[in-house]
Amino acid sequence: MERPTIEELNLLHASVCQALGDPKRLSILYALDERPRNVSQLAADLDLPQPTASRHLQILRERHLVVPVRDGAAVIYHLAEPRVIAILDTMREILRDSLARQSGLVRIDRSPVRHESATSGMEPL
Amino acid sequence: MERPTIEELNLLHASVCQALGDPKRLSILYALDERPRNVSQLAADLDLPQPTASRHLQILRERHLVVPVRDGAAVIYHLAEPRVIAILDTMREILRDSLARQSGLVRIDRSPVRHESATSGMEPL
DNA sequence: ACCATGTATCCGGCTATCCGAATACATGGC
DNA sequence: GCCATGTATTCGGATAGCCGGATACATGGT
Repeated sequence: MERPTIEELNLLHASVCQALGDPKRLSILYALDERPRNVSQLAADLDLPQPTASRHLQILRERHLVVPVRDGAAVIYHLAEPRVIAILDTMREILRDSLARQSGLVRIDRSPVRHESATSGMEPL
Repeated sequence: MERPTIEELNLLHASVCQALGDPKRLSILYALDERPRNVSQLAADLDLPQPTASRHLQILRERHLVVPVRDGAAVIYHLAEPRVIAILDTMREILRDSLARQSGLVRIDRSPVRHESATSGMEPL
C-alpha cells in the first residue's frame, strides 16, 4: 500500500507509454476496442503469426492495458480501459494537426523562421 | 501532400508513443510544461549530463513534441502541444486507479476469479 | 581572430526489444 | 488416457535503444 514516489510513477508511466510504442500493439488495442477477441482470431484478423500476437498481448497484459478471460481452451482478451482509446484518438488528432501544419502552406507565425528547420524534420518516420 | 495510410499513421503514432516511453523524457516534458528552458538549465534542473538532455530533446524534437527557439547561443525548448500534457495527466490518473484496484481490498467483480492472476502481474516495474 | 558559453554529435559498450520457428503447455471432448 | 484446438514460452539472431565521456560545432562578445 506504499504510495509511489514520483520517480516510480514516472517509471510505470513510461513503461505503459512504451507498450503503446509499437504499431502492432496499437492495432491490437484498436481491434480489441471494436470487440474482444481470442488470440487466434486476433492473429488472423491482423495477419500476425500466433506467437507474435501472444507475445504482444503479454506485454499489454503486464501493463494492465488488456485483460484476459478464459473461455474454455481459448483466452478472450478485452480492453482494460476505454480511456486509453480516447487517449490514442486524441494523439491521432494531434498528429493530424501536426502533419497538416507541416505539409504546408501554413505560416501562422510572425517570425521569418531562421534555420531551425534543418533540425526538426520527421524523416525517420 | 499524400494522405497517410492507416499503417503509416499507426507508425507515426507508435513513434510518438515510444518517445513518451522513457522516464527522463517524461520528466523533461513536465519540466517544460512548467516553463520553457534551455538545454543546460534543463540538464541542471533534472540532474542529467548535458549530452543526455540534448539527445532526449533531439528525440522529442523529431517527434514534434517540443520546439526549439534560438536565443543567442542558447536554445530554449518549448512544449509543442499542451494537449500532450493533458494526455499524460490522464494516463497518470488511469495508472493511479489501476494501482488502487490492484493493491487491494477491492473486489467489485461478481466472479471469484479463477487463476489468471498469475499471468497479469506487473513485476518488472 | 580568439575566447567563453551553450549545444549537438560521435564513439564504444551494454541492455532491451522484436522477430520467426520450433516447442511446450492447457483445456475440453472423446 | 489420447487427441484436437488454442495459447504461451523458449531459442537464437538482428535491430534499436540508452548511456557516459570526449569532442565537434555554433553563437556572441571582445
